[in-house]
Amino acid sequence: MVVTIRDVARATGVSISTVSRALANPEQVAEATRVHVQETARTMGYRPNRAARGLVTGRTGSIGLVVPDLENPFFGSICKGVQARARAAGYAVFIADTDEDPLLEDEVVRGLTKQVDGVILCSPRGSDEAVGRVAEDSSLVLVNRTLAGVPSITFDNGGGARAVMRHLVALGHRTIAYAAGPITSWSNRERDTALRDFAEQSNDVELIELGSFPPVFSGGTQAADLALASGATAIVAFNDLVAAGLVDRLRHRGITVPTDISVTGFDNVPMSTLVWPNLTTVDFPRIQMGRASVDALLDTVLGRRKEPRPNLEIPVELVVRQSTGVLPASRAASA
Amino acid sequence: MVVTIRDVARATGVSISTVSRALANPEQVAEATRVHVQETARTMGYRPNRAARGLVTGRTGSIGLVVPDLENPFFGSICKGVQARARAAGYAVFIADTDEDPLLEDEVVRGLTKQVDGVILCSPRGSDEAVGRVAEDSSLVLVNRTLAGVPSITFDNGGGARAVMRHLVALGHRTIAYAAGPITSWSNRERDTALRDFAEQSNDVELIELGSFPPVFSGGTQAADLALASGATAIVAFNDLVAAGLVDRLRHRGITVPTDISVTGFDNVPMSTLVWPNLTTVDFPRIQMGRASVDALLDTVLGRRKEPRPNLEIPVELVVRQSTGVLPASRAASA
DNA sequence: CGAAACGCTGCAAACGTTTGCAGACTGTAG
DNA sequence: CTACAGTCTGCAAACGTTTGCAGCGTTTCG
Repeated sequence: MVVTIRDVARATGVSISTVSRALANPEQVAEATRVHVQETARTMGYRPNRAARGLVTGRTGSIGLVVPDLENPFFGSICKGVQARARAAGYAVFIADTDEDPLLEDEVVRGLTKQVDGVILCSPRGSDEAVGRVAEDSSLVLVNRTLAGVPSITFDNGGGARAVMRHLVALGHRTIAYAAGPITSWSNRERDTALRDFAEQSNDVELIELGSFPPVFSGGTQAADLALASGATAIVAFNDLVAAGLVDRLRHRGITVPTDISVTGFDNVPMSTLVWPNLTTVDFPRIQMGRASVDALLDTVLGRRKEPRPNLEIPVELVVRQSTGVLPASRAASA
Repeated sequence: MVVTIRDVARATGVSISTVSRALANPEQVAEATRVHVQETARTMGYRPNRAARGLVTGRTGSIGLVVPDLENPFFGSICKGVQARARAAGYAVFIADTDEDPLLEDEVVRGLTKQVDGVILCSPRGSDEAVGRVAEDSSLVLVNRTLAGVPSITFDNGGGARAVMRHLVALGHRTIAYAAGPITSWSNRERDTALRDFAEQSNDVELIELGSFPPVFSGGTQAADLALASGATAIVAFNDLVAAGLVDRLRHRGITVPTDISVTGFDNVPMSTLVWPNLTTVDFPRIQMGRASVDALLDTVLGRRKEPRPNLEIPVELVVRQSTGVLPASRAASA
């Protein structure tokens, strides 16, 4: 019922070796045989058994993708990019969701490594040691995180943070609060550092760091009151969800964005144009990152690249919308 | 470097058959041997080669999941549920994104069937014929769609639509518009039919059907003006994204939701609590659906169920938030 | 005490494919 | 006509695992 290479061989009257070659290495068989075999294979509906092929070649023809939370559209986009590029290269994609759990992550990755040619590990929550150990015995590409000796792809968080600061300063803001994300988040550290450095270097800008909030809507709700009390005229949120929470809470407090206070996010998730006012944010080209990570993985898997490939940083872009505005004269005076 | 069953056999001093059995069918080997083998295998870091196993058993230990758009959080949630349940059952998940393209869908599914034990086809865009052909020669479970003879899981769209109508009618609304989704969408047809039936059966309610809009934010923008012109006092949107677009456009036109007009969505995607006012919508338990679809697939794959399993309908729940309100007295009079 | 039954283990075949090697054939040159 | 190169094809081994079958030792029962 399921057609194997033998059936094709019998139907065409050649050996299975010839069939195999006609399909996988067409240039090794004579023109006539080749077309005959290919034709027959097609009409018979032959599909090579990947398990059998994998057994002898040692390649599985698939890659693994590990993300912390599939429900988060940020990772959904990356998946989309990965999936598209992988298919174009003839690879299938195994997916795994770690539920933001470092232990589960480790287990999942180890289970996956044996059945794939390489793994893309996205925003890993595990320790450097754990990630490093995995990298030792499997092809690994890190996304949204760096680790010495392991190829990785990151967004230019620092550049994004600086662009936000430049934008706010240009609008007249001098007292700016940062509603930070999880301290375990590599992205948060990158952004935080860049913001602080920027403030230090331009000596009339004050950055108020507001501690750490969960990177979700309610995190913004929490941060809003603190931000308000701090006297800042602009709030940089760790991401768009926090920014949305901020805006919502501020509205309840009777504060209007951007008239009274400006708010920015990070990521440019689709919802950032749904909240009112539409969020000024930093766009992270996530699909592109997904594609790039597959390319990087294939580089190492296929040995296309000799020298160890360090980190690739993907540029990001400030998207100015309605949640940021010029500093009201009254506040400027009082500052 | 990679440890095989042979290495474990040599290390423990038993044959490979015994190792295989000790790990896969523990009850077939003696207690002492079993613990010895299991212990050694663990310390050596042995992981069975799935390709080899698959070759002899005919099972791959993985399932395929095909969705129209990974970026859409609706499908992201389903993926999450599928992935979690599949892992719990010892299966890995191949994922494929069809970009909403029926042709790509067909190709992708066919390519997948050979390397998995079964496929979960989510919101398929292909024709009944195309889907039916695939179902013939592979284990298939349909999600969000029914097809004679193929096991499927759907949400109770009709029940959700009726709940929305009851809610609006209770608030005093008698002229209700439906901003329909894509005509190719099975869910849209289900909702539309239920809404229409409901209106017909309660003879003082008028349903105005507003044609078809893309199921995204801008679809709502388009629908808003038509809805306004129709004189409806409440608008049922095909989904939350359309509802969000509606609310946004209405605000620009100076109409307040829900004071002047009520709006509802479907799906209860995470953003529905981000837009202001928070959307009244119908919650679809997507993670649960993901899990249920794996169960259904495993039923057929493992032959756990004899009689053909028809459709399983998952109940949904109306979530009342701030986008619906009582019909203003002025409008009631004018109606 | 002998035979049967049982529990445990090992042998070896099989799964479907790729690939190194060698053989068969054709054509060309000496 | 022989030798040789070159092109194409087939043979057979190998990949790592599962599993039917048989063998072995021990126990149980008559």
